[in-house]
This record gives sequence, C-alpha cells and structure tokens, in this order.
Amino acid sequence: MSSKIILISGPTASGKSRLAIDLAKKFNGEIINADSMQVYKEIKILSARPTDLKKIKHHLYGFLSVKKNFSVGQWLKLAIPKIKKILINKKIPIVVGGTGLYFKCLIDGMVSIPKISKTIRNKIITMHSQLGNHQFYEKLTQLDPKCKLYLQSTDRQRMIRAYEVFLATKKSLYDWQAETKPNFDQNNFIKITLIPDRQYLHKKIITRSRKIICNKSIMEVKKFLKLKLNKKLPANFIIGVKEISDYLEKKITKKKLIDYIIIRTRQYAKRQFTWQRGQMQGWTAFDDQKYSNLSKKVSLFVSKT
RNA sequence: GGCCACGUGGCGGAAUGGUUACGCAGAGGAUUGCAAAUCCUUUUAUUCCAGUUCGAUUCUGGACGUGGCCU
Repeated sequence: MSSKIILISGPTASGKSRLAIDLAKKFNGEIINADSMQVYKEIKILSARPTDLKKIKHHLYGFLSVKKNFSVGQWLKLAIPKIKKILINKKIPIVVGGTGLYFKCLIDGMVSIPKISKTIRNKIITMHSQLGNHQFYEKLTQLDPKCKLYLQSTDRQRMIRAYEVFLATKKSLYDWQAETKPNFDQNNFIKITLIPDRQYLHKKIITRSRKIICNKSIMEVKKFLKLKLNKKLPANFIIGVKEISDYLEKKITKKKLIDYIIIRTRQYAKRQFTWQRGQMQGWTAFDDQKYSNLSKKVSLFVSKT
C-alpha cells in the first residue's frame, strides 16, 4: 500500500468530507482539499468547509484570503509538495473535493506556461470588449488557427486565455497543452468517485441549504461585503454570497433566498455529474445511500487496491 | 347579483386567420491557470364546448376560472 494516493470526488453534499476523515483514520492518512472555494478563510459556512479537523490533519482548507485570486495552477503548486511530503512521512494522502478540474490536472499534470503579465491580459480584455465575440474570434483564429478546433466564438473566457498565451509566448495554447506531463505514476492513484442517486442528492441539497441559511452565514456575508472586494474575485461566486447579499438589500425574501440557493446548488451538482460522466470514466464509483455501507465498501476497496 | 378585463408550456411573458418569440426552471454536453466559473445544445403550451372559415391559439357565442369595480 505504500506511496498510494487516495482521491475522493463527488458532487456537493454527497458526503465526501466525512468519508475522507474515516478513511484517514483507518489508513493513517492526511487530507488535502481539492475544492476551489473551501480554500477561502473568511467563508466557512457557505463553502461547507469541514469542521471536524481535530484528529486528522487537513491541508489547504481556509488558508487564503478572499481578497486573493486563486487558480488550478496555484492549487497544484501547493498540493503536489503536500502530497509528496505526506508520502515521505509514510502516510497516505487523501485528496478530497468537488472541483473536477483540480483532479484532472493533478492526475494528468498541467503544462507550465510562463506567467502572462496583467498589462497584456488587460489589453486583450479591452480589445475583446471593443470587438465583440465574433470579431474577436476572427482575429484570434487568424493569429492561432488551432483555436478553430477547440473554441467556439461565444466562449469569451477561453478565447481570451488562448489569445493572451499566443501573444505572450508566440506559441499556441494547444501546442503548450500537448506537452503536458503527469506528476505522478498513474498506478499510485486510487480513484474513488461518489455518484449518488439524483433524487436522493436533491433531497440532501434541500436539507443542507436550509441549514446553511442561518445567522452565522448571514454574518459571514455581511463581513464579506464590508471588504468591498472586486466583484470579479472568485470568492464572490461561492453559492450564497450573492443571494444573501440580495436578501440583505431586501431585493428578495427569505423564501426566495433559500429557493435560489437550492437551485444554484443543484445546478452545480448537475455540472459535477456531467464532469464525472465525461472525465472520470476510469474512476471507481460508489452509490450507496446508507453511509455505513458506503464507508465499508470504500474501505474494503482501498485495502484491496 | 351587475359591469369590465383577462385566461398561452412548471413559472414569467410576446405574437399571430395558415411556418407558435424570448427569459427562468428542467434535461444533455463541453471543460488545462476565474471551474461553486464559463460556454454550447435541447423537451414541454395556446382553459373547455359550439359556430364562422379551406384553415382558428387568434373572429363570434356559451361554459368554467381568475382579477378589479359597482350594488
């Protein structure tokens, strides 16, 4: 079992965190966060950050200010050394979270493209807003024809990325990507993904959303709003931040607030299901509704692998 | 009880005598440095009955329902 790395993914509210803790206890593990929003310090309740952190070591949770930007690349730079260090200490790293892209890049690796200056990026953003999607696409595909194969003219976010990479490095983003190399031996990974029944998960999402709306989470958002952050920072997108802020401004009722949070959480879970189906085909899936069964099955699977 | 208005998909909301917008929700998909983000595709309707008409969701009458005003 040496040098194994356990990965646990699954949609929101599927019970990943609890499972990770149990596995860590059984197999002498340490937990590493793979959730893009649970990294933020100031938003604890809304991001559903695990609370029971006493006995088991948890890494990369709530360590970053909401004032900071964050990305897959930065996560990898932190997560890879953590994993290696845990392995050196003869313990099992258990990577848990809901961000599919983080797992993909952890497993497949990620090319390191030189950092692109803010000046270039801002220039391109301005250019895009002047040209509009369609003309920008024309210009981009002239510069880098490979983009035709991978990008749609409506995909602003990715078009801007492709453009800035080409402009700054004189090389297509897709040529860079072709050079991707994995950071670990594929056999090291034990890939576990939870795929609960949709209806069952929806019920859990409703229960959790109702529970999450409380004085504490409202306070959390009040404090967050006082920071007057740039609206583009990722922490703004944590489910509940926008909704509670609308509620505080009396734009929506409390009933609506809860409804909207449920809807957004469900949509998020839906995208996670899509990711699982499309990107996690080699993973071992578990769908037990009863936690004790799930825990037993997964433990058995891990000890056999 | 009388008068007026309205009745479009799960919800909101256009239009039309013959190919039924759109938004939200739902479903499916994509996803390499913002990913709880971003983008693409897509199912579902004209309250009911009769009449006019080649044809009615649209015009006429009635039924039922909803809202408002009056007594």
